[in-house]
Amino acid sequence: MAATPRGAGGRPRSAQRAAAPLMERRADARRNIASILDAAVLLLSCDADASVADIAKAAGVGRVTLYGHFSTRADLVDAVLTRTVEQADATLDATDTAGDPRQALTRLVGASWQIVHQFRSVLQAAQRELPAERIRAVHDRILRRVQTIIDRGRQAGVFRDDLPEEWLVTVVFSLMHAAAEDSAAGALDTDDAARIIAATLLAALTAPGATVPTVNP
Amino acid sequence: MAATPRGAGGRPRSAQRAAAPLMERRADARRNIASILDAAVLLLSCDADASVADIAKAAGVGRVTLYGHFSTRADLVDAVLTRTVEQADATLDATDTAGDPRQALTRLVGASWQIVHQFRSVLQAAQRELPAERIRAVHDRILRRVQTIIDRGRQAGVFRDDLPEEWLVTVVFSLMHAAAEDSAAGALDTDDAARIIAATLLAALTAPGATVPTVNP
DNA sequence: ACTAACTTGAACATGCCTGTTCGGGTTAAA
DNA sequence: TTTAACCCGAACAGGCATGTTCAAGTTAGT
Repeated sequence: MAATPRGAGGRPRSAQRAAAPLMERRADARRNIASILDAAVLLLSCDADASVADIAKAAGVGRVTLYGHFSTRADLVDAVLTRTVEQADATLDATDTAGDPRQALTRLVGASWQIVHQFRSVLQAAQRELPAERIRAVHDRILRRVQTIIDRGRQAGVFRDDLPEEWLVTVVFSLMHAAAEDSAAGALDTDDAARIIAATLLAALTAPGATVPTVNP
Repeated sequence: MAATPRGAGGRPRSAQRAAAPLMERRADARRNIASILDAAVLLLSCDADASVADIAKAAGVGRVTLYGHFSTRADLVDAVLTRTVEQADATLDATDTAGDPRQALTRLVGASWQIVHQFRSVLQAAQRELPAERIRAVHDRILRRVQTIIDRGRQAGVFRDDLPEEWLVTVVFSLMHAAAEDSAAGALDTDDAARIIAATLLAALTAPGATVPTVNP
C-alpha cells in the first residue's frame, strides 16, 4: 500500500513510468511531496497529533493529494521521521568524531543538540504512532555513532566499564531529550544547553575512582 | 464539575449529606471509586490511552457510574495520578534521607525505582492529557525531596555546583524514566536497574576535578 | 413498606479523524 | 488537440471516544 501512491482519480501509473522522458513530466509531484513533508515537520513540531487535514492545509495541498502520496497517516509520519533522521545523519557526518573520545562526544552533542531540540515533537509523534522496532531501525545509524565513541572511550580507559554499554547510550539520548523538553518549557537556557548536557554526560561516563574532566568549549 | 459528583439519576445530594448517619449510608460509593481507581491504574499501566469504557468494564462498574464519580476523563486521570503520587510520597516518607547525600540519593533512587517502573505508563497518560502545570503541582513534593538532597550535597561539596540545580533534578528524573522505558522494552535488567541508575547519577552529580565515588549496595 | 441514595445497560447525540470516491479541473508532452 | 498524469474541493462512510439521558433496578436506613 505504502509503495503504490495513486492520483486522486485512481488511475494506475507505476507501470507506464518506465519511459525516460516521463521522469520529468511532472516535477510538481515531487515539489508537492516536499511541501507536504515540510508542513508535516512544521506542524508535528508544535503538536504531535496534528491531523492529516491540518497538515494538508498547511502544505497548501488537498487532503486527497496528500493521501495520493502517503496512503496512510502512519506512512506520512514514517516519511517525516525518515527524512528528519536522514538530515540529522547528514549533519552528523560533518562532525569530527576522531581524537579524544571525550572531546568527540562533546562535539557530537553540540551538533545533535540543535536537531533534537528542533524536532523533539516529531520524534514524539513517531514514537506514538510507529512500531517501536521501526523507530529503532531508523535511529540505528545515529545510535551506532554514539556507541562507537563510547566504545572507543571505554577501550581508551576514559569511559566507565562497569555499566552495560546499552545503558550508557540510553543515558546520552535520554539527557538530550530531557534537555529538549526543559528547554521547550523554558526551564533551561537553549543556548547553554549543549554545554550543560556535555558536562553532565562526561561526568556520568567517568568511571568510579577516576577524576571527572572539565569541559572545554 | 469535578467537585460535584452526582448519581446516574441526576439527583442533587451534596446538601443533604451533612447529616451524620448518612455518611455511612452508602459505603459502596467509596468502594466503587476505589475499584475504578484500581482498574484505571491497572489499564493505564499497560495502555496509556485505554478508553473510559474499558476502565469501567475492568472495574466491574457501569460506565454511567464511573461518570457519576468522575465527570470527565481528565478528572479520572487526574485522580489516578494524584493517588499514585500520594502513594509514592508515602513510600518515600519511609526512606531515610539523612546522612551522606550520596547515600541518601542512592536510597531514594532505590525506593523510587519500583514506583516509577510500575507506573511509567500512568505518568505518560497524565502527561498527555493533563495541563503541564498540573503535573508539576502534583509532583511538587517528590521533586522537592530530590532537590533537598542535591542541595545538601552541594553545600557539603560532594555534588557539583557548576550546573543549574533545576537541571540536576531533571537529570535524576530523566534517568529514572529512561531506565523504566528500557526495562519495559527488555533492554535493561529490572532488578539491577536501581544500582545502575544510582551509579550513573552519582557520577553525573560529581564535580569536575573530583573523584567519582563507588556505589555501595 | 417507603424512600432516598445509588447503580445499571441501552441508547442517543456529538465530534473528530481517517480513508475513499466523485466529478471536474489543469498542465505539458506527443 | 488529444491525452496521460496529476491536482482540487466536496462529500460520504465508518469508527471510535466522550458525555448525557432514560427507564428500570437494588439496597439500606426510617
